[in-house]
Amino acid sequence: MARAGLTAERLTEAGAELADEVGFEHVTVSALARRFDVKVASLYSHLKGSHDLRTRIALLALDELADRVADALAGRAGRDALAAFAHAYRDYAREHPGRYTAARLRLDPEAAARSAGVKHAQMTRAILRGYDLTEPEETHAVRLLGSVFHGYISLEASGGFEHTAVPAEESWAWALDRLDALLRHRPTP
Amino acid sequence: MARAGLTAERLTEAGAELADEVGFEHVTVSALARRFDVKVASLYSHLKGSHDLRTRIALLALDELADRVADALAGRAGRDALAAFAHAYRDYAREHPGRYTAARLRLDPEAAARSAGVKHAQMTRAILRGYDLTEPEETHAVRLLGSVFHGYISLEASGGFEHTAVPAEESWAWALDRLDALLRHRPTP
DNA sequence: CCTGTTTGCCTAAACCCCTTAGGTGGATGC
DNA sequence: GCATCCACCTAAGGGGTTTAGGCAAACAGG
Repeated sequence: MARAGLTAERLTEAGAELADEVGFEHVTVSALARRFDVKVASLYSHLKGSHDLRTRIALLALDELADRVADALAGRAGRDALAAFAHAYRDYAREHPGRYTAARLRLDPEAAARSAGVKHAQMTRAILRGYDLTEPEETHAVRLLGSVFHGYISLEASGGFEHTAVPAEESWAWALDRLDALLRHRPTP
Repeated sequence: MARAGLTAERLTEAGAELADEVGFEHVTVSALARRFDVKVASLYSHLKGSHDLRTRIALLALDELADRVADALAGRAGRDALAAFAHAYRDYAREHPGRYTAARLRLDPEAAARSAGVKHAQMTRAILRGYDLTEPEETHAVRLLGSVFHGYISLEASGGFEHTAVPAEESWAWALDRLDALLRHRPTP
């Protein structure tokens, strides 16, 4: 009986690929076992179960996304940084829809603690440093940027922009432009 | 053998309640049958299956949400209309998290056609009439508003705002204020 | 009233996914 | 070369989904 050489890491990676192919919600311990030509029970020596698998995929996706964003941000500031951040996010979501969905999984506190979530928040704040905001405005802005990016990607992915002729690309560029302006100018009283 | 008086409508309504209680992803034909004290197979005379059930709940949620927004919008314009729209959306999501998730389900084209989705888009455009934008800017703005609202609600629901002391309420008000300003002022060249 | 039809709910059965308990044999270490 | 370990296996129980076919309550026409 040849050994398949399973490890938690290989299973997680394969699970992430599976997610991109069939959708995160269809990632299943059984499907993963089939992919390795192994019996389902065999995976339980490496994973605690399906919840564990999903969590691991989410952590992988958060890490990958954080790396990409960090690369994109290197050496940029202000509007350039904003655009680089936004594009890194959107590109990742388009290339890896399953992983992106996984990254949005609600994690239990321990998983959240060892996730790259904190790094994401820090990077968003780093962008805003170019716009000199003071608290609590900086937090408001972090939340607004997160909402726009996630909301746009999510609506685009669920087909919400398909019934209008205007290319999604153009609306994205327009939104970034207006967000930059919004952050640059002090509120008008 | 007493009859339970099942209909597709009652099942859909009960499914929506179930979604709010246990989360849309845990709505199951079996759980619904238990709720009516009836065998699972009995539901198949009223529903085509679990996919059909989920779709019906999504359509119900879209209808309810459209009604609420229409009420909120009545007699308002400009910034008032924007705020009313935003609050109607967010309140619905907080009162009915399961239904709100259902409303975001990707519908097949036929279901989408008979959904209230079109009405939602029309109402968003109605708000923007107070800001006199021309195409394609109006479409860009529709998409931006949709992204912010959906993104904010979604991040808030998944706990993304819980690790900072600033109340989510305040950031929401701030975002609406800045969006209003963004829409009122012509882009600076 | 009562008989024939409709229809609402049931049993039975097949199939897929998740999870745990306990076994076996190939790889590894002394 | 023997003991140990661990990677993968079989077995079994518990859900959820879906279809096929049956029975009896509700209903309609004569």
